[in-house]
Amino acid sequence: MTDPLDDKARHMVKEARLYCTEARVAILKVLMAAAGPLSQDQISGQVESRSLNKVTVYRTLESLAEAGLVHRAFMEDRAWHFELADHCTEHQCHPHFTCTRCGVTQCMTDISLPMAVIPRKGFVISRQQVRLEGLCPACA
Amino acid sequence: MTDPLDDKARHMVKEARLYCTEARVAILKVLMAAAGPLSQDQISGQVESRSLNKVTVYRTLESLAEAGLVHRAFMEDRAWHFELADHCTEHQCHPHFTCTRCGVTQCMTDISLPMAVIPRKGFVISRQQVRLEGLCPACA
DNA sequence: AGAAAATATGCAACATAGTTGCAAATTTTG
DNA sequence: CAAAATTTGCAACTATGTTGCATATTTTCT
Repeated sequence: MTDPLDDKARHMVKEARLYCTEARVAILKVLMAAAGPLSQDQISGQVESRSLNKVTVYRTLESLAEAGLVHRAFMEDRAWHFELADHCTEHQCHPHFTCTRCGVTQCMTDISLPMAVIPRKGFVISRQQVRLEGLCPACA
Repeated sequence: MTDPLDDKARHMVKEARLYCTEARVAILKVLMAAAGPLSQDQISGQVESRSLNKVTVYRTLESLAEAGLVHRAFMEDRAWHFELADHCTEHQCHPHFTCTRCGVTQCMTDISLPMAVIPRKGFVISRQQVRLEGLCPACA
């Protein structure tokens, strides 16, 4: 029971002043171990303990997103994909790369683009999201 | 019947070597007149002539997208939004700006970001999509 | 610790966006 | 104009979420 991932997840939940429930901890652990954004379905499938009701998963993700621990990443798919808000600056999350052949999406935490500038009066940009498409090394 | 929009739409369909059907022409006309990406529902609502079945709208949009006349811009509110593929370079479409207060999304045809460069071997980027969030002049 | 208050969970039923198979209608080709 | 190719509409279906509400869990208070 001294799983470091577990401890970290619990700590994050406490910090955010949320009830420290099994669902929140379990879902954060899954997201911490993930290589890219995951859908509700994928998350459910990877939760270790007992299985969580899908409604619970959705509501948990929502609360974690509201608390700023998790982000909804934008995807081509019809399903929402979530990821830790780690590595995000206030204004920009890392870009996501989707391989058009194998369909896998990865987080590009090692690149960041300059923030766009809108040459028109009055716009306030608070966030910028970038999606890249192409071929990954395995498919190229 | 010498509606210039109509003529242009017909021309585009012919150029793409698609059957010149009422649905394709009508939908292209709606998209040509649109200020931003539209959902299937919005498109249906704006088609003049008789109303089109939603399946037809989806299938028409799909064929237009396949022919490269139209793009799926992004998902919002769980629905795909489509727009003309106008003003897109081969590698990058214009960014989209969504106001987090009024919810309106606009096309930023006057900005373009430099293409991202992935500092890892083997990735081939073919397309880059940018989404901006913030406040529009009316809401700021 | 134990009770009360606050919050989260699960179930069943519902909502929405999009898809599929197939017969009928439209468009193009010869 | 007839035949071939393609599109359309209908009904039924799938996938992805959402809502209301009773029950269970977590936190707070004493």
